Amino acid sequence: MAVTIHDVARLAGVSHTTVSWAIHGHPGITEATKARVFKAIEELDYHPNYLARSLVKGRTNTIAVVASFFSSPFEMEVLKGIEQRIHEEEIRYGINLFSTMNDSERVLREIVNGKRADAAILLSVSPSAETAALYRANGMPLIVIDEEAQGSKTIQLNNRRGSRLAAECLLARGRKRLALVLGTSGGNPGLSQAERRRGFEEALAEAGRAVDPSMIHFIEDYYFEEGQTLFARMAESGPEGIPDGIFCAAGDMIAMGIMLEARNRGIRVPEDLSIVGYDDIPSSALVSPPLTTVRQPLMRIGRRAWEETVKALGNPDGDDCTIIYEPQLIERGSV
Amino acid sequence: MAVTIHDVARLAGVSHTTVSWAIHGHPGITEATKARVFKAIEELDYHPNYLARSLVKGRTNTIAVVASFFSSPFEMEVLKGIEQRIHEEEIRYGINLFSTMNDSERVLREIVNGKRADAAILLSVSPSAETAALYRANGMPLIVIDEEAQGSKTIQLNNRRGSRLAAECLLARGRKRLALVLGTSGGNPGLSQAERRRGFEEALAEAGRAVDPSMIHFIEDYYFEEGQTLFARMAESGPEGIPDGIFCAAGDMIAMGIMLEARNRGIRVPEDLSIVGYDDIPSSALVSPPLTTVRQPLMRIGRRAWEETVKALGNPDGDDCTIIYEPQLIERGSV
DNA sequence: CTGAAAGCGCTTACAG
DNA sequence: CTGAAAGCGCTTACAG
Repeated sequence: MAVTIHDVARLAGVSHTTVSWAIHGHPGITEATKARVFKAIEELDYHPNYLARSLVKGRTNTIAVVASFFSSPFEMEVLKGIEQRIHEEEIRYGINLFSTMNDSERVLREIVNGKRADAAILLSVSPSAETAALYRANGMPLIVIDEEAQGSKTIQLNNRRGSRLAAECLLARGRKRLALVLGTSGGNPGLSQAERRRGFEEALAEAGRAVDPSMIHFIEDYYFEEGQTLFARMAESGPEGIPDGIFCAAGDMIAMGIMLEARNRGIRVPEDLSIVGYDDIPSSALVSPPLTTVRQPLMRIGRRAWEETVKALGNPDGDDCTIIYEPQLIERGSV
Repeated sequence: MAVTIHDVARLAGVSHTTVSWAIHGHPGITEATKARVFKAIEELDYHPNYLARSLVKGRTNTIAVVASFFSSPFEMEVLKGIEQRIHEEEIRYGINLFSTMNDSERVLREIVNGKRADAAILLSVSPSAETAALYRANGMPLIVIDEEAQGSKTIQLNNRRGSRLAAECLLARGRKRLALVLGTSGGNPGLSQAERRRGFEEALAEAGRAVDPSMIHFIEDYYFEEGQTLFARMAESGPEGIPDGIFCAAGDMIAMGIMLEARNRGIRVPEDLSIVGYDDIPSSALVSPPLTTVRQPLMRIGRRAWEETVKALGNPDGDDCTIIYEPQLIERGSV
């Protein structure tokens, strides 16, 4: 059905080897022959089969991007950065999305073992030490964003610092009953959320305050509605349970849900309740009141991830390194 | 380096054929042999090479998702729907992202010709008639969302209707100087934007009003900031140029940019200016004032796209059909 | 019940 | 300057 290299060879009156040489600019093919080959290629609209080519070259020109789920603005922004940067490249690379749900190890091994990509970029997904070693053994670069990974390149966002900034901001406003909202990914909290918790606790401790465990809440899906439900729960646990300051380390989307539900219940932001989010998604500046939040340079991180990938592709034995990006507190009206 | 079927065969003391049979549950392999094979597979941590398997089977278990650029909430929502639905499937399918920038034909042909996927879902990308025919000839299903495509399955969003709803809403508010903001994708407006324009013009015509050509504006990148810049331009073209009603068919993100810039310039929404957006992204309900907009069931469309893909994969000669989803006007405070 | 052989569509040393 | 041959790692009729 599809036209193969043999069809081209037949039409051009050469061997398929010559066709391959011509395509790859191998020196020592007459201009005349080349012309005949290209004419045949044109005529038949021939395109090399990507699978066959990849199989023999051991290279797919594809890069795997792995996340628990591609639903939050976090993944989308980083993805955008990767995509943007890839397009500046000469060689065309494809992006292969893998969502791990709650079985990241299986997916990660499937990618290396099945040779499904030339490299993998993980978003908030942490490979086990064995899996990282497996990638290394197979010469497949692994770039880990926002998680820990022994024996891989890592791009960290200083979550602890971001969280401290948020907590300090709430404390500076004289907030007493502080709540913390954390996200989970595929069941467990993950490094970034753990670090944010730590930063929060440290900031409180330095201010001579302890964290009330009943004021730490968890969400799962990063949906806006979860924030609403969560705040409803807080509010209904009696006046004692209602915080006057919330740091929503689970992100702006959830923070907005919380804010809407608070407004619906007649609780004024920021008079009665200060809210700080995380991520600074585009709409954070637009909600009412505009959301104070911690901004991370996600697009830049996506771009950087690609650059590190290219470096690693060119030099498989390159050193592992950790790149840390600093967050920034964006103060707006919600505190 | 990597372990192949031959390594397994050697260790299990059988031929590689038998290993393959065992893996695929071919009838007529002794339980004992099977056990030996699986033990060897386990021991070596063998995983079939995806490329080799795909090459010989002529099937990649991968689906291409094509868009001009994966940057707007539109693509993200649809993608989310596809991803969600795929995960309910028994067979594991991978998602391969292709951004076409402004050369969609080249990318589309590369996908079929290079056999890079089993099927393709296009988001607001329109294949030429020849390309659609090429897909058909290669037995590769093509599902086109929000664009026209002769000879392919099509999932349409009734853009004309949505636009009418928006225009009628503005007219009902007694707005006189109506502006229309349209998006473009890769240079040209695309079907959806054209349809929105048409719906807008029709609604105005029915109200005995003509559209002022100088009040039709275009944006390109769907970035928030473009909305700001655009409104600044409108405002600076003199009082005559400032509209009292804007239908931002280019989406909520741009509408929000417009709204922010209007606010910055002391123009009150909705008192001085009514704004209607398109898409109903999560934050639209949260901005101040909350944005009136046209909602499209994007996640559902993503899910449906996958369902149609599966159907087409099972029955390559299935009829082409057009599925139309109706939009819904969500009235909020911005009009 | 199991193995030898051909083939998927390509690339690339190796001869001539 | 060009072709015959081997091989990438699999699957699957076909024999035995």
